[in-house]
Amino acid sequence: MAYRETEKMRQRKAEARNKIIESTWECVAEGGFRSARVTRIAGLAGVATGTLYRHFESREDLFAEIFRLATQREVDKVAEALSVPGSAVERLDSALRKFAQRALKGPMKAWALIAEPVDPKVEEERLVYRKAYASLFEQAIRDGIAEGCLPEQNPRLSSTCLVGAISESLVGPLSPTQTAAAPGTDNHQDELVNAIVCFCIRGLTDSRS
Amino acid sequence: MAYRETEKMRQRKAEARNKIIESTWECVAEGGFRSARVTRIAGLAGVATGTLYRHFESREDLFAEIFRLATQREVDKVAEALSVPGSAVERLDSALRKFAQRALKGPMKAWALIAEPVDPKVEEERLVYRKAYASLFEQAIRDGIAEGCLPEQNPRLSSTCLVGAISESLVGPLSPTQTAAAPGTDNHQDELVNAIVCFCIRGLTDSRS
DNA sequence: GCAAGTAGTGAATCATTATTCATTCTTTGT
DNA sequence: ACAAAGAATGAATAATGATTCACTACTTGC
Repeated sequence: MAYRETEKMRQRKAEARNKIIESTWECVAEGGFRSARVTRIAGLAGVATGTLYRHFESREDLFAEIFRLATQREVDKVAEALSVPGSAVERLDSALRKFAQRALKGPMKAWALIAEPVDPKVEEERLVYRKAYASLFEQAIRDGIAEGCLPEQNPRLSSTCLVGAISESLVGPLSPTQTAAAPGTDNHQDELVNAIVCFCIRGLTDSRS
Repeated sequence: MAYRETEKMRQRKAEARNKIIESTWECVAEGGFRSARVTRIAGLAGVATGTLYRHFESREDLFAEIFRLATQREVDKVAEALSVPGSAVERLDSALRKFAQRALKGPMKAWALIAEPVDPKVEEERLVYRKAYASLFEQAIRDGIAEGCLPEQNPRLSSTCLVGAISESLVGPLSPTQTAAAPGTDNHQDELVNAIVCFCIRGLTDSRS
């Protein structure tokens, strides 16, 4: 007997894997998924194209993984914003704000996650991601109804509407052409975020009904 | 001198063009843009693949054209719903309802128009289409503010939120896998439409502020 | 029916990249 | 140092479908 996988090797492989993930993310942040070429990714990671396939089943799988990771970060941030003390409405307000602000800070990444046309496997991940957001919001809405600070409503539907409203409002500002043309001032962005959050909160809270 | 294009020929060509448009739409209604093959489209239209290229610059251009046409119909319907007499809120309510109902009646078509990942040229058309909706809603919101039945707000942003909320709520129910699994009863759909419209109208009308 | 021009054809081509795999290079335990 | 096993390589391949284009079949006006 001879070669047996050792800790050192395991680490080295993990490192390579991370490098690949990193360079993929770099490519995506540059021009989205569609324009990220495996050759470029491998090149950036300092490995041969073939090596990439020792770590990931396929380009699509690699992308799905990247998507999952990036997404997890975002969802965690929103979850965090929702888990501070305060009324449900306050918590929702801060979570929506967080979502929008983060998106505007990394427009290309946000566009890739929210709106870029992607391959089926990645699209699947996107649905998961949107559901994750919706679930978070949904729970907060339920809390709000229980607390009495939100009127009776279908929490699932309302949360989906939140995700849609905020995503759509950001697509314009995020889309690559738009971004290139008009970077947008901080002030402008704050205003945008305010208006979006305003609409969303109103959508949930109407004091009639 | 000899051959000169005549009315008869012009008509015949127009007919062929229409046939191509029709069969493209048929393919799209079946499985979206991505899976629509030019060979199949040509076959259905009863022409050779090459002929298709005498009528359209490229597959993408053909798709963009189809998209534009389909979109125009939808936008017109919503415009119609907005142009009846009544308060702005009533008119918006009926327009949102129309939008949702039409989408649920032709799920695959709606999915292709609203959410399917598409090529750049088509995506461009999609932005135009969304803007068209947003503009319609925007005007109605302005009217509402003037009438006093809606509070002060950023009409452009609010209208974008409307489009987003309604699109997103429909994506789940529309996506091909979902549709195949659960056709959804008429009753269920009515409920869905109600909840969406409810959220949207609340988003616009909150009686505080 | 003929000449001049246009429309239609569809098999062959092309372009694009992801993926493979025969080969070379490393690691490991003895 | 050696044999056994795995890891890395990257040029060659493969697959996919849109697009082309040399050719045939029409139309037209005389």
